[in-house]
Amino acid sequence: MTKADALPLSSPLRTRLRALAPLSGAEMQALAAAERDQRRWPARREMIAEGAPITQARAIVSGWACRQRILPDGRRQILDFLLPGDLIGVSPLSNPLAPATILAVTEVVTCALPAAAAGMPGLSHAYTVSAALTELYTLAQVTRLGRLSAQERLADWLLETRDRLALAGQTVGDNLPVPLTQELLADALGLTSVHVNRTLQSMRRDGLLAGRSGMFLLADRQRLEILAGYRSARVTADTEP
Amino acid sequence: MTKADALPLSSPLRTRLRALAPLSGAEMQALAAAERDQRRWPARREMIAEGAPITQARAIVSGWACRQRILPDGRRQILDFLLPGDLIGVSPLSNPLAPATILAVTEVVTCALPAAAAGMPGLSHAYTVSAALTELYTLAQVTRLGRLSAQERLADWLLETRDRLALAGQTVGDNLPVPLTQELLADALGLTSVHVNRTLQSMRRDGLLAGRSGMFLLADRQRLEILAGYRSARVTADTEP
DNA sequence: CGTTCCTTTGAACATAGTCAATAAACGTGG
DNA sequence: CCACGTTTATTGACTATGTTCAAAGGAACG
Repeated sequence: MTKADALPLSSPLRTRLRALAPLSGAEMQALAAAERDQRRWPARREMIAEGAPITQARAIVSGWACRQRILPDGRRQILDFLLPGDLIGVSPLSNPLAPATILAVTEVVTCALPAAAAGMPGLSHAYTVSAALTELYTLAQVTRLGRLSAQERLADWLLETRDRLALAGQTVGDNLPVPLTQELLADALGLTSVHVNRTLQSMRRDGLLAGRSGMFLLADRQRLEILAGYRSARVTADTEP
Repeated sequence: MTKADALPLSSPLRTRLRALAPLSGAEMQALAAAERDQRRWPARREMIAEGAPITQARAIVSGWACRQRILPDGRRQILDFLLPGDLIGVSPLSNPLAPATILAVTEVVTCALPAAAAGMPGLSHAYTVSAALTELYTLAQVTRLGRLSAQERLADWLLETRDRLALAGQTVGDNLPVPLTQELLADALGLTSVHVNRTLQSMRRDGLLAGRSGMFLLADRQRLEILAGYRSARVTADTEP
């Protein structure tokens, strides 16, 4: 054990940003320092309201959140999930408004994000790559909802989520922690919770996956990839993902 | 009539960008000059391939294009349409890759886009606002596909498209030019062309809209807005849209 | 332990898809 | 301007995927 208040040597945020762009020692230091400025959100708490001004850029240290929209009659669409290491509220606009509500799914800890200052080109690049990845994931979500069957949606989402968790060092092999209820999964995939339940069962029967909400195991990743037509995200022609 | 090669006093591109951010005379001049650098694409021509490097930023002068993804088995999802005045290939990344194929729907004319240089803060701001709007439209597309019925999807899409066309001065009242086949509409809305056909018919019967592909008339915009739960996009807390 | 939330199951139903055929519109060359 | 070929729109009958409603088990938690 090191000192009581020492930061761990790595964190999802630093692991992820280092995977998106090469970071200098000073940049890693700045991140580690910013991570000390934490804020806790209980599960189910609204972190940002749709349409509200975005005041500061932060990152997820631990826990899952989601971006969602509620229709006038109460239907909900979850746009995407925010995982450890993901960024929140990074915008090039001067007075940006939140395009969607952000809701803590589990207990969430966020931290401050160092400003992409002049001396830190790596950080700035990492933020840009992160935003571009988010856009890719959103486009994948459009395709998922528009053209995939329930089984394909689940396969595709699990594969994408595995990749995203892996970027932040949150996976062990093909095991992924997924702290979601079937209802949350349903609202993200444009289905009902009843149908998610039945679809998961049939996928387990088919040997495609094992485990349940909480912790999934992609038992046959290759078959899942073929089923969903999955390809992992690539944002730039540089060497990084 | 003015000189044969004189540019028209306004254009969809300049109308739209001026609506997104205040532009100086010099900026309007730069736009008008760039618009002379045109390129024509016949209908159905692939303008950019998914995954290909993006080489230059351009804008749509006239015609409609779409961004689409094709699944391994041939299914297609249209992510969004690119309308006159929309920007293409604007990215903060150094070596960006196209996240989707861009296909000319009708004959399309594009033009060069002035670099957002130091002396042109308005242009740079307009590009940023444009990108933020695109993100909003993509999130709206997710909600549309995930949680709306066929009729709601059509209503919502028509209202959004009306707003977008109006930004570029392409509407006359609630009439909007829509040069799409029902199959294209279906691939954008996650439906089949047969179902789009039947849904349009029922909406005409209900007095919600009139006209057909080519030119639609939103006969009862208020009822359409209630039906779809529609709200127009707002990106910043500043006065602009 | 009791309450609450979550998962699971069944039966009936609805929305949208599939397949196939016809009609209408459009573009082209003569 | 008209005939022809092609694309697009329309229609019908049937099917399938996913939804709704309701209820019963389980698991988690104070």
